[in-house]
Amino acid sequence: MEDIDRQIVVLLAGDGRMSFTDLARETGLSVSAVHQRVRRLQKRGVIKGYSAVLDHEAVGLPLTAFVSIKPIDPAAPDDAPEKLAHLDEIEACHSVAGEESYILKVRVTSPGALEELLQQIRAAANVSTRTTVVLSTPYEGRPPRL
Amino acid sequence: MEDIDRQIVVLLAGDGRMSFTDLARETGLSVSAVHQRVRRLQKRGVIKGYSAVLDHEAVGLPLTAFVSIKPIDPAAPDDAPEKLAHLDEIEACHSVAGEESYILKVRVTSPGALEELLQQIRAAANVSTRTTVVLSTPYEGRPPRL
DNA sequence: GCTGAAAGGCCCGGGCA
DNA sequence: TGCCCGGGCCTTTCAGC
Repeated sequence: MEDIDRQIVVLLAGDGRMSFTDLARETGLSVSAVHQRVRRLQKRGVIKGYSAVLDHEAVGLPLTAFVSIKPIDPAAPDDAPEKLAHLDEIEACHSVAGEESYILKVRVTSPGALEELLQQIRAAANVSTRTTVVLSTPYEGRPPRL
Repeated sequence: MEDIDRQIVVLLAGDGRMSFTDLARETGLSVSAVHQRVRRLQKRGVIKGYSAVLDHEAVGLPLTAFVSIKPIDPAAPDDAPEKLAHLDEIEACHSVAGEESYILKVRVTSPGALEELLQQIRAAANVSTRTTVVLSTPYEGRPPRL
């Protein structure tokens, strides 16, 4: 991937609804050339999709937390991601190096809902949990530099 | 915010480029009614923006890590987010409860780049760091349920 | 707040350099 | 590849209810 593709990717990471016309102006290419490149980037999977960026407080999910999980039985097969996928409060699941096996990012309506969610996580995946509550988020989802 | 707004928000969180025509079909409203609602949701800040979802491996940032930071001098004013904002490798910064003060999510090209970034973080914000490397990401950025 | 229509702009093919 | 062009769809606005 070379320079103009990088530029397109960064622009769309910053504004996912930027029009092809604006993209063309920014890159110095014609509209159809940009169009072609974006299609290729999507087809190759470099751009996996588009998403609205939400204000989680405004949509009623003001409490964010990171939940690190560790299997109770280290010998059991590790399919925690599948077993937890049905819980919509889990926004992301990362397999990590270190003492714990996964870090989950969760969003809930209230401390009570967090408590309930943690119980569901422990029961569904047979894990212990360690939770870090987010107090505020100075920034999030910044576009990369490339 | 009521039911149809919620529905629109979830749909756009799942596909940020969904057309107003499709949105209208899904919600059962007319195109202009949907358009009006989306504009209002944006104006109110419920929808903060739109973003392309990238394959970070494909764009050349295959290494993700969580970096927890703690001030060296607990008495010093805590302006770590501002002092770190210039580092583009930092995708997100969360202030958290617990032993550490912030959790950063970073994306870099290589272990070497991570090492260098950690030095920059420690130097820029006068903090100690604890790093958890991400091995794989089963899922990320899932839309909420609402 | 919703509807419907109308104008303008944008998307997105095909064809050619 | 990148550019030009044309048809069709989408966006956006504006009365009218």
